[in-house]
Amino acid sequence: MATEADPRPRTPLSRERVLRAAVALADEHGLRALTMRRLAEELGAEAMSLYYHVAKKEDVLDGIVDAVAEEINEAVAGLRPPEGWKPAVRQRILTAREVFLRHRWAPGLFETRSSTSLAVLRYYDALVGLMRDGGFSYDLVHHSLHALGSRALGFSQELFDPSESADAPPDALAELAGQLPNLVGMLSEIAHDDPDSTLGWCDDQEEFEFGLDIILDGLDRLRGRDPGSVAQQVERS
Amino acid sequence: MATEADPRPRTPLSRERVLRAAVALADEHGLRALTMRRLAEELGAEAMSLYYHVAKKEDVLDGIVDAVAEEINEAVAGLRPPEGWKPAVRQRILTAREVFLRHRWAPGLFETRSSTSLAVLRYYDALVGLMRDGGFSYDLVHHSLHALGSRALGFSQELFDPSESADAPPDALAELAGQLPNLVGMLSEIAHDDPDSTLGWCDDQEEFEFGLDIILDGLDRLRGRDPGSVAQQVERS
DNA sequence: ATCGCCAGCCTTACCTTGTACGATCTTGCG
DNA sequence: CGCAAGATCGTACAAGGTAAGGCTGGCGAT
Repeated sequence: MATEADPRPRTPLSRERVLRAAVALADEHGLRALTMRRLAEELGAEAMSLYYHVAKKEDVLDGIVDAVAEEINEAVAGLRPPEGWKPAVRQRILTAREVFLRHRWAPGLFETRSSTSLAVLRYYDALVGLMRDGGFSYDLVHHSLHALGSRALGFSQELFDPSESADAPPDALAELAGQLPNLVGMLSEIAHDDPDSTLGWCDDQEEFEFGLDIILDGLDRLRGRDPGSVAQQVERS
Repeated sequence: MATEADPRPRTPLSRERVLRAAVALADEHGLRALTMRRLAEELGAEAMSLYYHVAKKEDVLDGIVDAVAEEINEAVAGLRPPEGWKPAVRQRILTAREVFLRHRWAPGLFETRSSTSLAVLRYYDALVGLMRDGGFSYDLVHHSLHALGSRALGFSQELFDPSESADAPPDALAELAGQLPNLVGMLSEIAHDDPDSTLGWCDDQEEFEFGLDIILDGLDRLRGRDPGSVAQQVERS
């Protein structure tokens, strides 16, 4: 009886399996769909069974954040870092970014976590090491991490997504032009070259790299200065 | 009977009043506490009464985002902009930031909104105008907005808050040193000067300005030397 | 073999929160 | 005064997190 053809292979649950299923569920149907009941269903179990392996839902969320961070660390581990701190950091960050592109829900979730996962800390640790080797003082590295913000991990939250106005009624757009002359001017001029990206006219990847490079270049200029007066040097540039 | 001393003055509800109460509630008890029932209670009404003035809870959230943006616009309207695009933009952003410091819940909420409020667009419009006057092409302004990200509005989401490890058991910290040599090295060296800020050793304001200035400086360097540029000889700082 | 134990899973049930639906109250106006 | 529109409320349901405790099958000790 134990060896009959069972549609449910009855693989035992485990924290690992739960978290893996949670990531898959979020990937496929969004964070919204990640409920304890749905997750259990996906695993062929009942909701309360999950609580033997995770403490609460927050624990699941912490867990999948950690899982993504681990995925980043794996991706980053296989890199052959180029010469120079800047290309090395850049490569690392863009590699991390690829992982976030596979898990669109992750940026938003990362930002809500209060305690940083160990895997994330390991990622940062390596980044600090890279910059240290590049001649940064600890102080400047510290400032740099703040300056990069979420970009250090490979994403930047976009607050400003004007793609909506693209498909607005044309007369309403004309009405807006009165209130938002500069914005409408900008948008209409930019709108010339949008051959691709049906979602919006902004190439996210390009914009990300643009912002990243500005920061990296700025940091490069500050590198190797005396740590006490870093802030002042920026301001008087 | 209508003129008796009523503990409930029975001020009629209105969208305005609901949103104002919602902001106050979030300010005082956090976004968590902002439930329809609690909000109604705060207004001396029942939950379902709110639905005559707002469509749904999402509408309330959109509304308070808009209210905060309006508050920013008011704060910014009273500014006397200094000479030069950079000081002007800097002042504007730091003024907006003060509003966010009064509404700690706002950054997280702004990031979850899909459609941008009109008030936010007005804020951006003025910012675009400022940069345009400073000699930026529309194209560069566009890139700049992406590069600034949430910093354009006055906040930056901090993913990396190591303040937790400060009050960790000392032996656990020593154990971490093995796994995170660079990070621990950085933290221990930085920890020398933290006279204030009991919450963490990072001066948020200082770090924000540091990152902001790096970006502004970087943009300044790009200003006036891009392909399709039209008129950029306006003024040189 | 039998018995007890307990890890792993499930059933039930409770509480919170958003909100649909319709009743009720209020108010300006004819 | 009466009434229709406007405003508020009461009831109820669904979704979701999770507390408390029950069932079970396999394993070690007797």
